[in-house]
Amino acid sequence: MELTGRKKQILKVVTERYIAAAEPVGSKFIAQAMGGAVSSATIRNELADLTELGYLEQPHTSAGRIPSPKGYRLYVNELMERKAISDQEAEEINAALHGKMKELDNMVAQAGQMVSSIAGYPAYSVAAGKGSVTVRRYDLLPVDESSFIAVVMTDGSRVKSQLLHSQIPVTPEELPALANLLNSHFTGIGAEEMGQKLMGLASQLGAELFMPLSLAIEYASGVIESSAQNHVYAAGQTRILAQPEFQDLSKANELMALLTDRKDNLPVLDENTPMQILIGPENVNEALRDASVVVASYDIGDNMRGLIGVVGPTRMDYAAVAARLSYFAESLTKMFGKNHQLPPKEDDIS
Amino acid sequence: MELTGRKKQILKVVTERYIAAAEPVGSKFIAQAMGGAVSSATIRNELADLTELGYLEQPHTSAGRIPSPKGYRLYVNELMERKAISDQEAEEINAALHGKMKELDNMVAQAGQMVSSIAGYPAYSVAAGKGSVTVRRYDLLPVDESSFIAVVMTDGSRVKSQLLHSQIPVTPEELPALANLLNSHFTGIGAEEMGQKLMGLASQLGAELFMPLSLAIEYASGVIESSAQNHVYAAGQTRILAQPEFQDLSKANELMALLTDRKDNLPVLDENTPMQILIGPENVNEALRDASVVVASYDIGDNMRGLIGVVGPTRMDYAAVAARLSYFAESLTKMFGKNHQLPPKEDDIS
DNA sequence: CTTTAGCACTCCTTTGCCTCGAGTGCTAAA
DNA sequence: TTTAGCACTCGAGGCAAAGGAGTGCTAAAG
Repeated sequence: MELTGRKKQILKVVTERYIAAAEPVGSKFIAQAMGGAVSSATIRNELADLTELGYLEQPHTSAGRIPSPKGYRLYVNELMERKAISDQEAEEINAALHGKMKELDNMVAQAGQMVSSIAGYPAYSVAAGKGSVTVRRYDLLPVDESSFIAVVMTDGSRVKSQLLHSQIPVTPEELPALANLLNSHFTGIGAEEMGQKLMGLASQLGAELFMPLSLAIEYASGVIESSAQNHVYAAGQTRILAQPEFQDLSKANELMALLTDRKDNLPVLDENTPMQILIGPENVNEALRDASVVVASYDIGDNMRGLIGVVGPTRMDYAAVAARLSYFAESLTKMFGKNHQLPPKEDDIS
Repeated sequence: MELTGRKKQILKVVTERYIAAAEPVGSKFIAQAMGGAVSSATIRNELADLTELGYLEQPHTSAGRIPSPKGYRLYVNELMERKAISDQEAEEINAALHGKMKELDNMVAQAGQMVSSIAGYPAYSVAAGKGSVTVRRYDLLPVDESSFIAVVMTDGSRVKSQLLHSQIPVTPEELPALANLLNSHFTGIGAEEMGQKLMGLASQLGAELFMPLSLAIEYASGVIESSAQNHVYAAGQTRILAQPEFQDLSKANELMALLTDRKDNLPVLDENTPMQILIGPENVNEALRDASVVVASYDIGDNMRGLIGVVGPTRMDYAAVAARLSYFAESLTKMFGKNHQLPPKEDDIS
């Protein structure tokens, strides 16, 4: 059953007022906010309907109304004005983005920090590979008779390297052969398969080759495993403590724990969805039942995408957060589209 | 003026009781805890003295006593029993340490997490170079006509690498020459000096060499700068919320902010000091005035040292935390002493 | 000189009670 | 369908009383 226009308008007023003031909204205020066209008594009738329909809630009998999750959902879907951000805000975001960003990990972490400060709520940030990661290329560089550097390039052109120490000496002459072996047999496959192939080679190779080979493969497995498990960065966690709904320590505690110790449980976004808003109980995670999350994705290129989420009370300013977050995500996509690793120095992100 | 033995004993009882129960300690309890040898009235006289001397405080007239920072200090310096940790605890710590640890950054972060769970308080962890970091060696690996991989090894045998894209094509033949140039002129120096030398070469080199060279140097500068700024990892921040002294949101907020957003301000340790305890106002940092920090260092080798700190209320269990933390730090030092990058698989850490 | 029993006193905490006010829901009339 | 009117509900805040833990002081005992 579709709500009447007036009911929707009332719901909108209630929601926006409650978002702004964090206090239950009474009929008198609503009547006034709607221009005094109808009396507060009329509003009360409408409020009773809206409450019965589940869009509003009453903290107690003699209090005003606050939106229920269902009410917020309707607000977000239909009532909220998808306001574009102001020029000034855009300017701020651009300025922040033009600050130097270095490695990918670093950028992802920094993006989270920026969003947190832009949105005024805690934020989290992940870079996720769209598929599984494999090694595309190996290089081995001689260091001394027992050490060499392994350089591993994975899908997405990310390069990792480490100094490895072999118990058995490795001559610089052997390294190219080893690298060949690695490049011909150990590219494009997963970590387990690597282990199996390595086992298969154990009998065919002498220890003086097998030892450094297994070191390199152990390292490579570690690299692809650690890039498979997406590191989640969180920032601005303490901002929730400023929200009146989290003055209650136990609630704040749960959320803080999620945002610091159990970051992996933060909601992710279906692929191909640019942005999603999860309101209160729509969240699967227990700790988020009294909170809302706005999460957006951006393209990093190289088959990777980034995810940025904002966590706040259900009474979050959805319109503002959604506008800023989506602008930010779009800016990031543009930035990565232009050049792979470095931010543009010019001013023409728009 | 040196305290009498009995006064010290009383201070010890008060401190330990307060640490355990988080409630002011009364004269009756103390008399009982001391075996009933003296009456509570006698204790009251002693308490009045200790209060006047500044070792104890009274939240209000009719409450028991709690230790002042000065009292804690005396307790930590003289009264606390430096108990060795139990075999079971040692076992737990060893078990945790034998879990797989991968890269250095990762290890440092993990160490912080372990300590937090061992101590039951938030913890932080840093790896600090003892001097400034410089590049020791460069390698350049061809990828395609406009891209190559730069591999940079710094003091401490840490290896970093990244794919670089040059606007101007670079032929694979040019790379060894470039690498030579880098290795002969751009090792062992700081980032600013690199910049200057690069400027000096600008006129002597053609653009087809200068372009990739400057890319590599920009990257190298970034590497040494980012290893100079020590990344601080924090874990278990939410544990402070369980402490009764931080039920007050505003205090908790300050500390949380320090432990999440301003981690760089956490106290560090003078070189050559194995462990330090900072009690309440002994902390320079405002946010730590009502908290205490126990911080210990360990040797990573390669001219690096690690730092691990535990943050808790002034009413922290100093004896337990200090014992566990120092055992942990010593274990780490031993672990790194044995082999540079990987934890021992054997069981003979002891 | 030190220790101790006794006791008045202080001050926090809890509890109950009261009032106040915001806001509702219902009724009856417009 | 809207509105004025009104009784009613319920939380917030203030206040006083009761309860209790613990002190500080005094005077006597060791």
